[in-house]
Amino acid sequence: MEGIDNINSMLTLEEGENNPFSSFEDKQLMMMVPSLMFSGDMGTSSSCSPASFHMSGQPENFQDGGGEEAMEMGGLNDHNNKGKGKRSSAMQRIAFHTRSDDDVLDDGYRWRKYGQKSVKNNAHPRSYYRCTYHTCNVKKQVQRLAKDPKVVVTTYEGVHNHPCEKLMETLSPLLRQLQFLTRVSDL
DNA sequence: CGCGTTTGACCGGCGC
DNA sequence: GCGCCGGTCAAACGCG
Repeated sequence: MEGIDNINSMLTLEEGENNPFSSFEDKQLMMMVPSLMFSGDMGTSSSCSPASFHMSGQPENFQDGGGEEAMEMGGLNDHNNKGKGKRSSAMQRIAFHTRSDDDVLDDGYRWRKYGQKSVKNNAHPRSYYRCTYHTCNVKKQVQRLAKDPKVVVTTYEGVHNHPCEKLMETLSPLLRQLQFLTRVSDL
């Protein structure tokens, strides 16, 4: 198995009419998505769940770079967990594409790089990062697609157990607007 | 000096 | 058993 396996969710963030985030900058996107994985006050509410995003496709599409938009909401596949056997079934993994010249985008959290490996069939290396917060063992991998080096694939593994001030600053006005729009649409 | 990055070594799983 | 591969470790290094 090569590439990124055992993905619970796959988000593709591209410009385009179907992308609800198309009006945001990459950096805003990168700060929004991890927030959905935060297990604190907001991360587990249904209105903020990744499932609420409109996406489609299959995870295989992004492994070879063939698919431009893909997302899987298949939940946790234990039998598909053949990687190292160390991966807990409760481990949430979310991968998504962004188009950017920067390998590492600012997602609001502090990360420490702990490894970099060259990937088979890919000229670009894969980087491994860990959240620097003491009790938080969230990891992420960053790599570029072999077929489209403009596309950065970021895979988050685990759930942050702490808030991020920088993130909240950016998110709060957006959340307020979301809540307002939700109320309006309910009327 | 503290913190983050770099990079080669190491380890475990898997296929042959 | 052996080699490949992905993931992690940790010492050395760089930078503010």
